[in-house]
Amino acid sequence: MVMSGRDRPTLENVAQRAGVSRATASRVVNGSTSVAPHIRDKVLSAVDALGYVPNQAARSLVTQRTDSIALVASETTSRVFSDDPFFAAVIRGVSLELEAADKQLVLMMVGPSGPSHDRVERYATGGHVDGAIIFSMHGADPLPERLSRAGVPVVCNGRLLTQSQVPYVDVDNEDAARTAVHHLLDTGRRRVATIAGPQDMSAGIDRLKGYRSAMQDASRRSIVAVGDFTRQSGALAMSQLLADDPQLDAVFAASDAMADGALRALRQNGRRVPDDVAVVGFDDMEFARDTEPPLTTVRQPITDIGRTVARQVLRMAAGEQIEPVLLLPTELIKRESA
Amino acid sequence: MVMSGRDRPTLENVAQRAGVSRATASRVVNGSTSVAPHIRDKVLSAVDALGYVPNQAARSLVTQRTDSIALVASETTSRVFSDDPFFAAVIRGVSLELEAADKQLVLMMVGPSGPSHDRVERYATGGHVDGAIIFSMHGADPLPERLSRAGVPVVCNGRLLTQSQVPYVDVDNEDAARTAVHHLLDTGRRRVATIAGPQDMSAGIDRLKGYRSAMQDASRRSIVAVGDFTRQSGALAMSQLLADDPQLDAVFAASDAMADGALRALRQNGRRVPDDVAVVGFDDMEFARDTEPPLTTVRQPITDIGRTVARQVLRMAAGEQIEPVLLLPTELIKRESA
DNA sequence: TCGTGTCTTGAGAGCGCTCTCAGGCCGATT
DNA sequence: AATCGGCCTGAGAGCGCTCTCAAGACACGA
Repeated sequence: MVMSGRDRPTLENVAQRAGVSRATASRVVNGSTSVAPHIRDKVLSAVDALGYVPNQAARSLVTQRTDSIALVASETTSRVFSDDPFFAAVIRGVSLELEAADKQLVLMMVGPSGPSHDRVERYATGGHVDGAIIFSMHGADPLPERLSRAGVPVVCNGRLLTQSQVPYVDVDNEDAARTAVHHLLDTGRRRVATIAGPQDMSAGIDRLKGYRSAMQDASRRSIVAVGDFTRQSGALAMSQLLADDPQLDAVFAASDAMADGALRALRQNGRRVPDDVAVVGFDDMEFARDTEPPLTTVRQPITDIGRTVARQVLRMAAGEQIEPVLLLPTELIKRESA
Repeated sequence: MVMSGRDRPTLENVAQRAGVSRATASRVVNGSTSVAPHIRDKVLSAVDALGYVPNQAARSLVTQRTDSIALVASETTSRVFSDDPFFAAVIRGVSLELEAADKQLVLMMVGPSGPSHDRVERYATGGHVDGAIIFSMHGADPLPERLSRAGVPVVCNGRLLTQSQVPYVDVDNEDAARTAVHHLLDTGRRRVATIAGPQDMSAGIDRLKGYRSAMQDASRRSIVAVGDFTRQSGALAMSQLLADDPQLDAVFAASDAMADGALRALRQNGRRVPDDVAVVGFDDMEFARDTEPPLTTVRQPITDIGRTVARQVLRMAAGEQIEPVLLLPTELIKRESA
């Protein structure tokens, strides 16, 4: 029972009170130039007096814009709904940027391709939003491409696994992983294992690729276990690795959460970090400073990624041409674990 | 740039193609009864053929509904943007429930009362949403009351600190805390400390109250340190407590994240858990199973809280009378830390 | 003095939809 | 046979806004 519904002042009321036409009132409200100052003031004080707020629906109807952007996230993604605060950090960045542009953020979760998938597609292609940000895609998700084809400005976080022209923002995962592994190698580690991320996500794939390439450069054998970015999977993967190769002296985990899990598994297996085994993570989450020992990790600017992806989609919605790929810098943060 | 904008089929097109009037097409689309079956089918196939999606703006304009609900979260809250996945779990619940009702979720972050505060207020009272969910409020935030007064259906997560009639959904924090402390007392602990949550949030306040009351019942002295729900603050608080009372043999932390921090601090101070010091947390986050040792904690159904709060606001928006207070059950999960 | 150009303002169409209202049809009742 | 009531359908108004277009006001140069 929104009582404000019926008796909310309209532009007409404002115009009347200010003694001008609706058109002029509209000009003032929308900050158009070419309105005489004294008229402008009259309108503004009428707006103030009545507490006028433009009706977005009416405005959208004529402008064909909605001033809102959809943020689509895969509900099944462990980075979204687990103990990995990745999601929150991205949202924050997106939110900051949209707020600055006075756009709304419409959050849509999608399950594994099913009804909710269609729902998102219908909603977005139905012109309910000016653009869409898609992140945490699994496998060859057709959604970005479909929306894009339908004319909806789309920007992704993370490279698409499909052949696709949809622009994205990310870090150079492969290179960052290579840097991490090189650090391990450079500090004298010999048997370097990795706990890879999910192999149906670009971040997981590319970081593993980076690891492999660094190992190859050093003519070393790869030792791989795969996790899903969660702590638990990290611990499990670490145990496996230890069983596979009890001699390993370093591990690169594709996320801090997995690294934390690995730390626990190492401890439980009586290994000292970094004395026996060095550990490097990925993300530089807040908790990475407080693990035991503090985690050496690859910092990626998560909130910045959110901001950037939002900025790109806004530009795209404004009709600008945007860079198809934007890679943000990473940095190896050396702490005590490696 | 949204090319779908201009050439999207309208209800008029559908009607034409089906050879009926716009009114009838509208009836079919909105699932109204009293349309002859064969006409219904004709309209539906026209909808299908054209890929018609109703224009939400036009619909809102006349119905005065927007089919979207705002989720307002305080950006400064550590539970929202830290290593505490509380936020994600709540969102998930809200999202699930709104999706089922085919409503959109508009996410709004607010900073400490400032421009963004006004923005949210303007937006919500401006009739852009059918209702608002507010959570993680700090101190005596006037927002819920203001929106409510303006006629916007509002439901909060957590008791309001102001005198206010705004309905809320929560767990019985005080009682849950009491149960946790009683468990410690019952298992023979004598000097039970607490790491309280922020004292400008009802969850923080009420859990501390529960602790105090349990201690009083047992004629024991309270030993209190205050954190902000984060791991780091938990570790810090634990160190303080240890300095204050080296003899303490148990601690109740108002969140799992703080409990985890406390675990670390205890380890670093050479205390064994649970042998020397027993630890109980609050939340039962996923990681609580994987701490060392696994954490005994008070489970609260976070996702359910999200669902419930969403359900309530939907009911309210539909004009129903709703319960002013809804408390969901908690459960003490006994693991190894206490 | 008049015409021309510039700037500000108002009139009005129309965005796509819902919903009221009245009209048409048909079977049932008197 | 005439009337009534119920059901389905279409016509059309209007939600609140933006934006085009033209008219009015004014200054300027010819």
